[in-house]
Amino acid sequence: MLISLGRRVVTPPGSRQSFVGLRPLTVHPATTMPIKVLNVAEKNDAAKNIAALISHGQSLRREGFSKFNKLYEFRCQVQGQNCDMTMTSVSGHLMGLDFGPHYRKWYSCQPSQLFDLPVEKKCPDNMLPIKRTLEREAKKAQWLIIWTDCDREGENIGFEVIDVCRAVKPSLKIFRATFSEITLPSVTRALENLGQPNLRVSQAVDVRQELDLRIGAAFTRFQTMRLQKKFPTKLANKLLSYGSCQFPTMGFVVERYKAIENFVPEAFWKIRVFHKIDDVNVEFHWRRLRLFDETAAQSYHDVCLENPIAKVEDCKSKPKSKWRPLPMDTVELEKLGARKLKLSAKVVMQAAEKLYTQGFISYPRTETNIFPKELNLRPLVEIQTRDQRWGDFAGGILQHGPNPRPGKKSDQAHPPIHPTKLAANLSGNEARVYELIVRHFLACVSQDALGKETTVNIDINGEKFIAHGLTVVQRNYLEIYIYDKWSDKEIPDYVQIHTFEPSQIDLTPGHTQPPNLLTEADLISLMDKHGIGTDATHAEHIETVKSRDYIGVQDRDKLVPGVIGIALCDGYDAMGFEMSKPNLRAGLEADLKSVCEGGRQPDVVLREQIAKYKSLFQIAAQQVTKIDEACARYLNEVPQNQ
DNA sequence: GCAAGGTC
Repeated sequence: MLISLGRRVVTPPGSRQSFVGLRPLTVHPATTMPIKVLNVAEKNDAAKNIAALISHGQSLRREGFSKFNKLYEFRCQVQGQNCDMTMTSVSGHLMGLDFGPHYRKWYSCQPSQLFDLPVEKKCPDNMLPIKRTLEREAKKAQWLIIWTDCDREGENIGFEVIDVCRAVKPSLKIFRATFSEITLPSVTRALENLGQPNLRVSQAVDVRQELDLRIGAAFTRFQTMRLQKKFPTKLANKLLSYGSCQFPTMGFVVERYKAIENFVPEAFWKIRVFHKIDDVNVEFHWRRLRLFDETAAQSYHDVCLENPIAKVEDCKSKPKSKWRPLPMDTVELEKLGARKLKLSAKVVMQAAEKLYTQGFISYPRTETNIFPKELNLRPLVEIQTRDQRWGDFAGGILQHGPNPRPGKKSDQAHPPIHPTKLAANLSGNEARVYELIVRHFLACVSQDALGKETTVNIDINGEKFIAHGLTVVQRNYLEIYIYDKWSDKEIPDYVQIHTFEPSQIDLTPGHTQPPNLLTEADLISLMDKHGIGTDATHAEHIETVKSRDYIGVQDRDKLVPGVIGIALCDGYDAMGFEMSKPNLRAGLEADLKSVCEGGRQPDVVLREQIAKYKSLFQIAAQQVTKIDEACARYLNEVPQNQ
């Protein structure tokens, strides 16, 4: 019974202490049969790199049933035990959720039944080869270590793997590796501190999946079938989907568009004073800023012109700093990518994912913008001293020590995004995103830029005006952070000037401006603020609403609603529901968080949410003519009677 | 022909 001897050495599932406590009592590891361990990561790249790190490049590659998911074999010690390790992977979720085959047909049932009909979790055909590999390997294994990403979905994927493996090998001992970057220290630490997978976190994902499916399918079929029938010339072949993320995404664009349409400009007047001195034209701003009463503004202007001599009241200089950026989280990466690299959020995240799996950067999906105390930043900066582009700058940082500003957000899982390895052979978008991440990292651990701001206050016959100048003294982080601009604004020295005659005193009319149309970066900020989608999906939801013609792009990067998008928003608004507002999704998100933390029971949350949407659905079905009417208005077409 | 979330 060699196997059982080996097993006796193995501790029961669970605590770290048990390993420490039992180890001295066991047989010497060298005399023990190696334990067979199956390790499963979330994707092939991760499996390959984790295996390479643990085995110090000595792993052997084998084929599995899936040609994309290889097996990597090596021997190593885990908790003082000799282990024969097999490392393989899934490709994201192994299972999909759907209604039974009969109800997948659109006309098979009333859409309202989709709130109650049974759903099933099934391995889709394209994932079957991966499942077969797992089953074959699990039969041979004694331990299963889950190496999926350490986030909510990763925990759920972990349980999909566990369920498949346990079904063929009930005696498997299960462990969870916790890590947030694929580097030797991080992976080694994970192996030395194996824990248990978190069932609650996984259950929260099950709740989300089921709700998204039921609600999405019910409303999508309902509104698509209704409107195709009512507007056959314009919508006959249109898919009019509803989703808990896509609708609010569209809603933000509609809301901004309407705010602009309904904007009523207001006229104002302001006095501007110019002083031309030594080729510099200094503009002084009115301390009253602007007045909405023309007569009043006119009379102040007259007062100035009565005695148009400016008395310099003071000319003061004080230090001014421009703050270095905060440590980078995912949303910041997406926004910087859109604004500074002109890449869509989708492209930025694809590149970042690739950089992560190759070990160049830490996990790119993080909500944390404060570096944890345990993370030693010095070696990370040292690595970058070898790069031609910013090596000297990195060297400079080491002299006064890395010095990040603390942000305010932490997901307690992953540190801010930072480089972990020197760039090598990168090209295209990966190279550009890597550069952005390194420059941002070095900037955020360096020093604020320092300048000197000069303010000059003047008085013209009782009216006060002010002008500002700026001299940049030390560029500091700006040396490396080419994405921020801060430039000198010249202003002459007014200390010696007591009075002067302005070259111009204008009364300038103006009017208040509407807000701007949203850009993709603005939209991502709003989605993030309201908890719509995840870091990984913001970009995809934007793509979806574009492809449904719910929104479109104008002037290269301005988002505007399409007629059908605005009509759907208006239709549901007329019923008094906030389908296109973020509140519904935000409520669910709060419940899911509570499930993860153990506050609420997953089945209770699921029942409540289904009931809530079912009653909304019933009202929508009763008042569906309100949607017809809104569509008729925007499509300029009379709804058909049958 | 539906969702959102993984990943390719």
